[in-house]
Amino acid sequence: MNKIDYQKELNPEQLDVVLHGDGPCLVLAGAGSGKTRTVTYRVAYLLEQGIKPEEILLLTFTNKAAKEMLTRVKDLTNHPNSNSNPDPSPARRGVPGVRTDVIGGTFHSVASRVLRSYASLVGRTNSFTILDEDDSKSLIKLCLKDAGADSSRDKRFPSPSSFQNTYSYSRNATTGLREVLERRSPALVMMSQILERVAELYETRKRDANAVDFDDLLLMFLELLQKHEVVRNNLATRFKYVLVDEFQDTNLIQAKIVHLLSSVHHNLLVVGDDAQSIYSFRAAEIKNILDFPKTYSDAKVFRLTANYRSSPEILSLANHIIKNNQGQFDKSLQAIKKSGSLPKIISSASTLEEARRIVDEITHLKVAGVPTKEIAVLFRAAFHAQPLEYELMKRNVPYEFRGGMRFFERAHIKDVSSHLRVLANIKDEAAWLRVLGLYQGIGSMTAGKILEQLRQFETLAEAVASENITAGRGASGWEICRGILKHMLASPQPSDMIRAVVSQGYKDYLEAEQPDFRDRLDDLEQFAVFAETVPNLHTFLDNVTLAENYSGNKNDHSEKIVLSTIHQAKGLEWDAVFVIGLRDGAFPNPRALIEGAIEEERRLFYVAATRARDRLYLTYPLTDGRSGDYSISEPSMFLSELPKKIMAEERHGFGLKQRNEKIENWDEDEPVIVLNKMGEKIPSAPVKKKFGFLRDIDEL
DNA sequence: CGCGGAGACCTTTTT
DNA sequence: GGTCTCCGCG
Repeated sequence: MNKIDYQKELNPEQLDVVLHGDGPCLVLAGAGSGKTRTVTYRVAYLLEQGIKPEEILLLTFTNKAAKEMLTRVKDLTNHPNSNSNPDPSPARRGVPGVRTDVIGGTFHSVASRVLRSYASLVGRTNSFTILDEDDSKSLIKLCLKDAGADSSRDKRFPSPSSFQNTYSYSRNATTGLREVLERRSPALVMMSQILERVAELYETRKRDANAVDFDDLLLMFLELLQKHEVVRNNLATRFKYVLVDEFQDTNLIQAKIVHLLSSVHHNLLVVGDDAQSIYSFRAAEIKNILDFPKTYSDAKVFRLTANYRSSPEILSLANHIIKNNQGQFDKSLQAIKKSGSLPKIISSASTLEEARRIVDEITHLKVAGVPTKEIAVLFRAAFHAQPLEYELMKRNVPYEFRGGMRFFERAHIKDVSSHLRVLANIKDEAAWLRVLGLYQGIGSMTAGKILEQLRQFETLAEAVASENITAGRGASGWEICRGILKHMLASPQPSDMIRAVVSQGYKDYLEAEQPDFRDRLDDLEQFAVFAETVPNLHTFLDNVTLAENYSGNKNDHSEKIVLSTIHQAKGLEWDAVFVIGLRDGAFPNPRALIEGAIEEERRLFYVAATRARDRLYLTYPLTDGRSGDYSISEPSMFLSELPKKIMAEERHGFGLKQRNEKIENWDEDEPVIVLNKMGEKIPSAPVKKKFGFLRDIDEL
């Protein structure tokens, strides 16, 4: 007996997928077509058909998306076995025939859970550490130095982060490093040999530290499935249904993993939209979705083309945006909603005025009855939102920032979690360097010497018990460090370990060093509270590394507007959306232009525009105003290539804040003249003003 | 060899 | 604004 009335709750297109999504299936779904909803109902339907939750694998792009979907599934069904807890129960992990909680999450989180069980098969012990991007970079930096390719001494060599990007891309695209270097930067080809050496050193360094990076998680997961038939059969037999959301953003490794995981039952349902592919920098392979019918010759193809989210005006704009791309399926989305207002373009004199205009408009929206949490501001890069953040703070508008620095990436959180990491894995070089550097008298040299001596120990308990470690002038610092580690060893729970580090010394350190130590101590307490939900140290550390923005506080559903990068806004929607910084030189990103990825930048704009339900604002400043550069720039090419009549425009010059002028037919060739307070034309040559940062131009 | 101050330089997007 | 390097002092 079905509890859910599918006929009533779904439209015919969605219903078709939910009821007939057996075998290999491709769902081509446009923006706002109820993609997530369809997958959610499909999972609920399978459960109602008697499929057990542990027989379904749901792969999503973020852990949050999986969690949300599973919570919704739980609400929809009252299936006795339904379980929306994404955290694995360690006692049951890897035991065949016993249900575990591995049913949803990202590729990386699923990989980490599987690899903890089978680490020995890929040549690691199960106490391995997962390195985040920062850790990888710091290790790569050491390797670049070792190979004599130090970019700080010789500018011709790539920086650690640039090398990391390139290397990571080559691994995920399964292309040789040399080939990627050739494509990305011809200047580096001469050095490809030495850079290949850097890659080797990095691999060795990770192995010695018993550490794996994000790419290793995927590669080792794939290796496990390819080389170990028992594991492959075990997993593929167990997962009767595999569902993958945002399939357009998967790379070749992920596609192979999916293929092997579904190789027994062949029930693979993938959902995606080629117009929303925005992760090629991470080697996402659009061919995965385009060639799906070829790869799976018996594949059923479903299309969801109705748009339930946006007003016809917003949708029309979005369709116009994507029309400018050549390599795209021509598929205009059909609007279901009734007519609303035209998307509004707002130009401002400076980034600061742009910020002010946006906050003004947000205030209007609130008065007009739009709920605060239904307003979002989206941008290409996190730092574009800096002036806006400043303005929101100044005017006491509560906001939530997504993108940029994450909770677990904050320095004080990493300082403390590094202590837990050396406890979990004594070989963890990156964590040790961070930990040791915190103590008085220990710099990089002494830390290196201590690390050398630590290699003789297998466990932290032995190392801490030893009286023979010499630390030169850092001796007293090392003693303090030892004391803290001893305290931690006496605390079995991750949360107790965190509190031990804080109370035994880190608190004093923060108070001495940081003016905002109160906030940081609060963060650390939040961190400890978070740790209480996870019983096992490895699981805890995996969650810390693989979890995207953990927001820290519980009352997350409070009335806050959302500030987010466009990438992070994927899959979400709001009543009112501002897309800001649509300025030449900011969006499209200049680096993307160099790499010839203009179409992807345009898709990014498309994703941003299609987040809006009723109101869409596109804003740009005419000057940057940061770093003293007041030269006038053009609006984004993505704006000028659109027909003017599908948008309403508001323009603001210097000192003309109150001017609200709608321009019906804006002549593209006519240059926008920006005037200062005195009504004079602003010179286009940059005016150097060092103190100009965070100060409005018309206040100078 | 650690450390603090001064100044140069850089900032895409994410698991 | 943040991060990183350089340099002089103890």
